[in-house]
Amino acid sequence: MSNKEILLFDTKSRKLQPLVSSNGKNLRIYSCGPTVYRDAHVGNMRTFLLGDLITRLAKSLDHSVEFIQNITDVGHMSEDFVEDKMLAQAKAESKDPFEIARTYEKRFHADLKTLNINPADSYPKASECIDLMHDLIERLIKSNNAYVGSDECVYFDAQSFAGYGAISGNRLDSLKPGHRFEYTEDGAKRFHADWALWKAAVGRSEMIWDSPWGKGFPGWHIECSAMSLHYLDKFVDLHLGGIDLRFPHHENERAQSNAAINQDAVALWVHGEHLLFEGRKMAKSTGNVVLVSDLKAKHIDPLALRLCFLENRYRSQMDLSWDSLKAAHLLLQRWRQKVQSWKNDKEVDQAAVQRFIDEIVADLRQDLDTPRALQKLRGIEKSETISAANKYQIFIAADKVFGLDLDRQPYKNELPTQLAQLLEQRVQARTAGNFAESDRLRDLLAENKVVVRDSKEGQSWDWLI
RNA sequence: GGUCGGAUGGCCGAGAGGCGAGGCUCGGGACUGCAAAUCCCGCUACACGGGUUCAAAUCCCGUUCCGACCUCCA
Repeated sequence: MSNKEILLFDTKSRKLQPLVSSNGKNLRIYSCGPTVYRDAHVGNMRTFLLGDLITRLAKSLDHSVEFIQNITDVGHMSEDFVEDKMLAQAKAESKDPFEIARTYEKRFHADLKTLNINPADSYPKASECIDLMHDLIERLIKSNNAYVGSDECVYFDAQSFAGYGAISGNRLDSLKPGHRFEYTEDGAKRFHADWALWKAAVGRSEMIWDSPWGKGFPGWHIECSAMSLHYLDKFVDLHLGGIDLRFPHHENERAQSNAAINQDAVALWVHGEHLLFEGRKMAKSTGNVVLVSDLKAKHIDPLALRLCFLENRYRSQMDLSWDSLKAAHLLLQRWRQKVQSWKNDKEVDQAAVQRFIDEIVADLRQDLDTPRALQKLRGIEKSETISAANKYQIFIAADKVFGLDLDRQPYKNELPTQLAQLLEQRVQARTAGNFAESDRLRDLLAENKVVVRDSKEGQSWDWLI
């Protein structure tokens, strides 16, 4: 294995596979993006971090990368479009559905930025790619992979695609109709596992478009096929997404794309595992949804979340908790302090530094083994034989991929004026030797989540988390 | 029912056949007006039953328990 090769676990072959550029120029990467009908929660962020880590690593190894992530701003998430999520949210907020989409899209980008997740090269929107989807559907009808049903919807003929099920391990003959949701067989589909490529508008009046098959809106899976084939020029070296998209979304996307170009459209399928919060899957119905903004409100550095993610392998389920976030926050603060203290030392041994960096990068190239790489960093931090200057160089180099802003002063939310005044009063009380008063103020500040420390240099404070 | 993962000290969590990762909490000490922070010391675990091996948390077989997914979903 060359020292620029990145190995990733491919869901379809169930093996580690090298990430290679099929056109010899750049790595073409596609990631399923958010549906912008609500704020993305930290579980979504874990999946989006996966794309960031891979692209940062690839770029640090001098690969050229083209990274596309879609924005789903068209409501087609449900078979039953009465419950469509985009339209339901628009109704709930009494707004135009596209206004909802733009609002949450903006917040999605803001959250990425907060977590140092570098932006993709482009974010095509489903609503702006309707023509691409039409072209693709027409092509699939011509090749006999799709048909117009008696209800004017266009369906993909699942049985027409021989390799169906290769990603998820599902087989068409074992897929039972109506497994989970009430499903009424109305006879419009020829086979229960066929899925809609284009849905007729019927009673819907918003978010619909003209099409060769009448007014309607795209099916759930077609946008990713259309966009990835178009924007990445008919081949994807790496396709990313959350584990739950493995089936049916990626299975169906694969059938559509491969049928359309009559060959494999994706080399590697890589899936990020789910994030649990305090033992349970993060979901609105469970009531344990955590947003990036919730971290800031608790005075936790949002990058502590990033560090928590890095401490776990991307394809293991991980259980996040306020305790683990707090621990990561404190580690981050400690590292930033140490990095600042190492900065002034100038005794760099470039060869030694490079050896450590190579070891860390080797861990990352091995299916993004971030926990192992972080363990190396902890070892380097504690080492008594590595000079401060070398430690500084190693941490800064590692941070290019980790993205933890290690060369920065510790994170701190701003202090409200009222609390700043209490701090000032405490300094005066202490100067006057009035320890009863200074202790009272310390308790008062603690009630307001501010912890006070005294040292030879004087009083300092931090948010209690 | 099917598929895929897990089970490691008070808690979280990494483990690549052979030196008990690391973090958090807790206890002791130094420091401090008292604290906090920091530093030092302490707390010796791998679900169960077999097997392979000189040597098993790690490999093999079986058992129990837990989780996720199985046509909304990152």
